[in-house]
Amino acid sequence: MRTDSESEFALVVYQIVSSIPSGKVSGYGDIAKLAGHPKHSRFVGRLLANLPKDSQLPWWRVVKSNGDIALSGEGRQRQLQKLQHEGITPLNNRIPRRFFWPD
DNA sequence: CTATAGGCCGACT
DNA sequence: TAGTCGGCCTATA
Repeated sequence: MRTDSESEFALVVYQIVSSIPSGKVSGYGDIAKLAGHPKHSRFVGRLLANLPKDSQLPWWRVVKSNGDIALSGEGRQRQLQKLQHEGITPLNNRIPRRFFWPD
């Protein structure tokens, strides 16, 4: 893994995240795994955290593997709103398994 | 169901 | 060089 923020891994992650269908979510670990680096879930989170505000990447479709929203405060609210806008209804602040992608 | 424990790894001090 | 800290995960109790 390069330290370069423009590493291939990052690019692959971006591509995978952008391929999450509307109305579905995925986990950080799942993304990392699909990108070929199963142990880099945290790095995935970091990538998304550093996204520019004007990014088109659907960062809100990425949640924890247990369905929790990783963010807190304002970011959390923004994410929840985005998700609900796509028809995803959290149950007790949790995204049910059936919304996960890939299944 | 919640609670710990341990692992993981890049970035930043 | 060595800690510390994350938009984390899994296994176990």
